[in-house]
Amino acid sequence: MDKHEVAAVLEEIATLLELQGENPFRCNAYSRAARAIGQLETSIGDVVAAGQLQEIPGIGETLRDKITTLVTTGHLPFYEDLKSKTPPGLLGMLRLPSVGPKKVKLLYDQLGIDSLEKLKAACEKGDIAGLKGFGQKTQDKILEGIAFIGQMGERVRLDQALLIAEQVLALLKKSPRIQRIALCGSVRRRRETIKDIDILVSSDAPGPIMDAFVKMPLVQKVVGHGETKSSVIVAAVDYSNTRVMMNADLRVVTDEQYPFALNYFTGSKEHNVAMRQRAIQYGLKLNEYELAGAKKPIRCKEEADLYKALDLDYVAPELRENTGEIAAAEGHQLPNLVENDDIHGVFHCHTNWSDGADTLEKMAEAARALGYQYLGIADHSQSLTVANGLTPARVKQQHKEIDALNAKFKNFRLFKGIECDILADGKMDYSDEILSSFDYVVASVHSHFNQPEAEMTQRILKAIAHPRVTMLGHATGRLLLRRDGYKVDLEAILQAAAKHGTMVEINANPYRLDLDWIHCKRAKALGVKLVINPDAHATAEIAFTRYGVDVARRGWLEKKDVFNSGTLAQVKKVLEESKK
DNA sequence: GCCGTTTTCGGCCCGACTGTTTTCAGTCG
Repeated sequence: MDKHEVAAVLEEIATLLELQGENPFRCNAYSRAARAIGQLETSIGDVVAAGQLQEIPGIGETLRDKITTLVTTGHLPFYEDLKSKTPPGLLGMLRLPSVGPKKVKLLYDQLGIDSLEKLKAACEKGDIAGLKGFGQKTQDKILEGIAFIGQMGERVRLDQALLIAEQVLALLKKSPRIQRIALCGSVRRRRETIKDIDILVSSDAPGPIMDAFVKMPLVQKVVGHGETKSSVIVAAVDYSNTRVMMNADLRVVTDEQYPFALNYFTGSKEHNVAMRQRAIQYGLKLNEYELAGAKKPIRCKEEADLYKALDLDYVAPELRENTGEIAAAEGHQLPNLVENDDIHGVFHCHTNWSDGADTLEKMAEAARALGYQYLGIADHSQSLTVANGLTPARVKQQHKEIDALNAKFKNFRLFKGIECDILADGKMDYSDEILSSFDYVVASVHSHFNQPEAEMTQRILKAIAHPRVTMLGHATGRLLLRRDGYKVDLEAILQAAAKHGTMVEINANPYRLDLDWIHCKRAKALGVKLVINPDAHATAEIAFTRYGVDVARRGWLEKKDVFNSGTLAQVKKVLEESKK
């Protein structure tokens, strides 16, 4: 059982306990533990085996024992018991807005409602409005919620959220008397998936801004409309023409409160708790409006001043997950994070030679327009016939065309690469001779996703050890919100990558973002070099690189940790030396 | 259920908004 499965069980226990009307702090303890486990950099099995579970903050004796049972046996009687006592439909009812555990419990206890279908029927009959604590409006709201639930997913990808968030921001900026405005929440922290868009504004006239917000053309529905806080559901179409709907919240504060509110609404929750605890240590009190001192509030003009007031270096939003950033900020040990402008080229792009949409020349032009000094072409290899993988003969033809283009370029270079399949047995999809004809090789898994973990791990380890393999492509093959990655021992992979000097890709395609940020931290600790690649299949997709930079930043990476922060001369030298 | 230089018990972040209330509970972030 891997850490995500363990985290999911703990999270579900928290919800089930809530539905039983348990003490909320006990429920929260399970949630906290779930998050802590989910963010482990190493395998949960190793932590359990080493007896280090209880060293994780938020895990005490009870949770240690339960998690140990779960990991070692694959079962947890406590959980299974709880689950058997709770109708599964109750969890679905919790997804409704303004319906929480208390209301679900009451609906079940009073009317035996244990599914969205039954709830819908009861609302339509008018049975809900009469319940204590409910009313006509709640009943209507539940019906609306049920209608919406099919259209709105739980989370959306970062690129989809940013698309909407940036439109909302642009619309709001037209409002008069806005002093400062920013995206907050997980969008600002650049998490790979997002639930809501949070926007913060400072102004001395909140009313008109709130009105403008709820009347935006993107708004599908107004969920709340207050003096300083409003909430709406917005919709937009993403780059692949998928309709995306999500919740957007706006808060308006005074300009004096803005730095505190910005910090508060950026989160994460865990980072906020750590910040407030630190304030308490200093005899101060921190909330979304002020840092209250013993005598008078402490003035902060910018968010950085707040950190300074607590003797901390400024913590970039991407790091605010309470995974050691506070201690690092105290000891002046925070990384100098890599930035988008540090990237001078990328190494994993497809053209119409395989399954890409654009020509070599168009891709090169697009890279040059982004200010890149080089672009690595890595089309698919021969066994991936569905993607028009290159036969050895076509490899030679493509190389000729690349040579011809390179002859025309000044201060720019196309590198001859390949995304070579790692076959089911770990062998590469070309002979060593053909592999040697490339400037570099990205090795990726595209088949036999269902191999057992040990087999998949051996398969990838074999590729990593291959002298001609430069970098490992999308390490787990996950597709966010669609498909989990294949089962693989990432710790073993990263250790082998460190041993053989093989790089690991951060695939910046917003569907993948794989290697994920947690393992970036681990890779860095092991001395593995990372490379941020867009996996572009069209010119516009080269810009996906920005999402990979976000992942790298969340993974504490600095410029020196990222291969393609090198100049053309630097990367060329490294690639040439790796072939000797 | 966790946690401890005020504590081994009694805290655990807390404010905005909504709807159902006539002063507050539930939800949400």
